[in-house]
Amino acid sequence: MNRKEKAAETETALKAAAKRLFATRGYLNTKITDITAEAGRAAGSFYNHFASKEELLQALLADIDAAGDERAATDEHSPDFSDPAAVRFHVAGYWKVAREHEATFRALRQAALVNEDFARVLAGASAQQAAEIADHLDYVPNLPARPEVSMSMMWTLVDSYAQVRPDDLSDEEAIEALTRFVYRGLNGRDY
Amino acid sequence: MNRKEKAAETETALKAAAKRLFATRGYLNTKITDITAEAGRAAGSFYNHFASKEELLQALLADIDAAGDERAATDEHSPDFSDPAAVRFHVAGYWKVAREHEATFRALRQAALVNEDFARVLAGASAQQAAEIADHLDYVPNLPARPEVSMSMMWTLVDSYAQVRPDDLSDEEAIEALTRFVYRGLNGRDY
DNA sequence: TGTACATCAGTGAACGCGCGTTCACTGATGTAC
DNA sequence: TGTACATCAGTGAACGCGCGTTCACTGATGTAC
Repeated sequence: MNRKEKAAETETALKAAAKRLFATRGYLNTKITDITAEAGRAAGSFYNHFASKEELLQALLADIDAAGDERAATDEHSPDFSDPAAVRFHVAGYWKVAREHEATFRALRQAALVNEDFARVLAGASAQQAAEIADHLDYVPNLPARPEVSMSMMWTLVDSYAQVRPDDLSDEEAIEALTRFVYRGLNGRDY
Repeated sequence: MNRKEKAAETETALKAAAKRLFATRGYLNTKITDITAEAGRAAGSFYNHFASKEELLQALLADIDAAGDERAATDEHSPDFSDPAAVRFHVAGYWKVAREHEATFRALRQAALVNEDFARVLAGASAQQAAEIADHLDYVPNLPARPEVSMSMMWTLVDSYAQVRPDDLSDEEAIEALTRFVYRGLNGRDY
């Protein structure tokens, strides 16, 4: 194994260890020496790869972005939220991303509590999310409130429920329940 | 001013200062010396009243409980969630409590991230909340999902939205929007 | 292919900062007589 | 009512723990000739 490979392996090990610890005990409760111990490395090794715990988290976020860009090259989808399938498509997409990167998102939310920059990252991501599909509500004739408010209720619910995620609930059941609740909430009728 | 009065005044000042700081910079970002400084007292004074920041938070929670017990002696209300007024009653009640004690609840959620005990307090409170009105869904013939899941989606939405609380939104508008969204979500029809 | 030196990833003990917590002290209030 | 002592709330400098961060060192990999 040459040097670059070895360094890359350690960096990967540190990120993986951090993710595991962030998932179990949370970002704020995880010390840098916890991460290096979990990764089976010495404390000092951390700083060969990251200047701080914040920077490690940013690296994890960058990984998500990279994965997200691949996903973006996905199929067309209907923007018509009066169509249950369109609602389901978006709910399912959001749910899956949230689950897949659960540990990192949870870490980000915790970091945002004590760090201005991460708070901005988080706010920016939600805003973008909402903006991207703002027009999807144009198809719904009977919204429960102003479009912006309707949209924010929808995302608040899906996002928060993905965080809580009662563990006796399969992904399928959760997606179905959220889709139905949201569809009804937006449209004022069942499908 | 006698001794007891003076001590009580200092304790009140510390709690008020803590609430202000928890609201602006958050529980985790607030140091004990920040609290004493904000209250215009010396650092050591804190420990005449509270053994730790956690204990101060518990005192704030106890204050809420005391206020809540008064409120509990409130009017009868309908348990029928197929009636919009019943949904509105509960949404409004929850919203108002959440707003009134916003700083303390926010502090509690932050404390729960790093402290097992507070995590339990928080979990217990939600569970109780849900249990108290579990039967209200018996009146709804066409729930979007299993009753427990329907209930948790409802509370997740109201609770999270109270946390986010877009600031261009009046209490009235928020309560109305949530009531309508939740009513539709549960019942599958508008009112 | 072999030798000598350079570079780099990783190590872990030690350092030091920040902050919670203590404690000897002050001055005011309360109590005893 | 006055005096002498006790008690208590509050003070703030100092202490010390925990943890992030550094850095001299090691051994392995890379490079030059």
